[in-house]
Amino acid sequence: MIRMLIADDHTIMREGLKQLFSLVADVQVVAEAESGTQLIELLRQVEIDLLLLDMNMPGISGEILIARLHAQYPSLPILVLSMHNEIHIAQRALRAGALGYLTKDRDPETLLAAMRRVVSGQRYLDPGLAEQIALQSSGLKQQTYVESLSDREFQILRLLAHGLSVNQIAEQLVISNKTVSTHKTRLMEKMGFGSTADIVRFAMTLGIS
Amino acid sequence: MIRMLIADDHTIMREGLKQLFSLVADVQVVAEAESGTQLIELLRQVEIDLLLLDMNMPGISGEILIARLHAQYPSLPILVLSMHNEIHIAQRALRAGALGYLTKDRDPETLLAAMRRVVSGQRYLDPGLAEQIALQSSGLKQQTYVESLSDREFQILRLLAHGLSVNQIAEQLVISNKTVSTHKTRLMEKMGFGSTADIVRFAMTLGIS
DNA sequence: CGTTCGTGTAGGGATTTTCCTAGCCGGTTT
DNA sequence: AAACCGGCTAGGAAAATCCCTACACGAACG
Repeated sequence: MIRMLIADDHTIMREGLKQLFSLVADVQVVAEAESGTQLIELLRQVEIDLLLLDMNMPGISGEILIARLHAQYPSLPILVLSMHNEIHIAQRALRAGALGYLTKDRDPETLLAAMRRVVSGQRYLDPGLAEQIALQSSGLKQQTYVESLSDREFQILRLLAHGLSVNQIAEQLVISNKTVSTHKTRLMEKMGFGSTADIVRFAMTLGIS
Repeated sequence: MIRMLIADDHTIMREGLKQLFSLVADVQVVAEAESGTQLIELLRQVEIDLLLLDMNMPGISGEILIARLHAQYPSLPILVLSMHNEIHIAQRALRAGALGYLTKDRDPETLLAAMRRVVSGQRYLDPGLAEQIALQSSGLKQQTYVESLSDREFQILRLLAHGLSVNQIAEQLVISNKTVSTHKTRLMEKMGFGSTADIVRFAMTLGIS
């Protein structure tokens, strides 16, 4: 029997999932959370075998939430169920401590399979994303690689995504605006961005911003 | 018997909904679409009483999709099921021709109730949003009012959200960059935006961009 | 040990965008 | 008719940003 907790801010999504799992004999939904803080609260009270987690939760969410949960319950398998099928997000989720990552556009059978894998302690990665990562690491694709950003560049990416201007960032970091501009140019080149709007969109899907 | 079509790009969401509706005797899901174009295609083939539509579909989506469907099938009740509980989005969806608007964080009973209302030809608006709109129209809240934008301003908002620069927009619209800048300033003031990043974020939640 | 590379830092000049101001036009009010 | 207002249009001056170039410094490399 797999005792699981569903964390998703959309009631209808949660109910739908519960209905799906009601068809499966050895899966039992023992709790639900609709915010990051509530999730943290619940985990103190119930004992579970699997956490099914949405990436976009109100309050604490995304990477930060995963990292925090993983630090506190290292042996709890976390399967991330996300809307975004972008490599960076998946990679960051996994690096933060999730054991599996699956997009919501997969079918229920795949979800079940992923759940069983994760519960048994094995990693699971969405097939489509796995392929993308494979292609990427084999060098056939070059692009949008957050890892290639230096710390300073990533820091400035975040500040830009929050809507700060080059000058505001310069002031905050106590460096020249020319320097900020240089970092911005370089990070945009590395990420393959064509406009500041791309930065904001990217950051949004990442959960920053 | 309500014959309905579910349009949502996430398989798991669709399956979950189908499971929910399987508990309801007089509701039957007769078709599913996972993209705007597929939806348009399907509507030519099947006869339905209700369209349950997600705002964020790949391909054609959001307002534009609703407007198009409504023009083609004026008597088809469209219930929009959206992740966003922002007034503007709801208002635009309704104005484009949707008969109902509900956020995904509601419970299944509410969804059912909304469906029945819409099928019977009555409008349905998410209670939380209805209240917001009431407060807003009573003048207690002023802010972020898309309606107050002129056509030109909204057009430029969209282009900005797509990542075009002020100069590019000026060139495309064959007007002075100063003019574009003026529109930008005014639309940002009207919407209460503090940076271009806000524009992009807003447009993303709206389904544009 | 010299070279190269990545990173953080800017300057100078060019370009873009803002800020403030204002004209024009069509519709409404007085 | 005169006055007014909202929406679209810019100009000139000023600020912000970009582009190209450069340099220092530490790490990796031959």
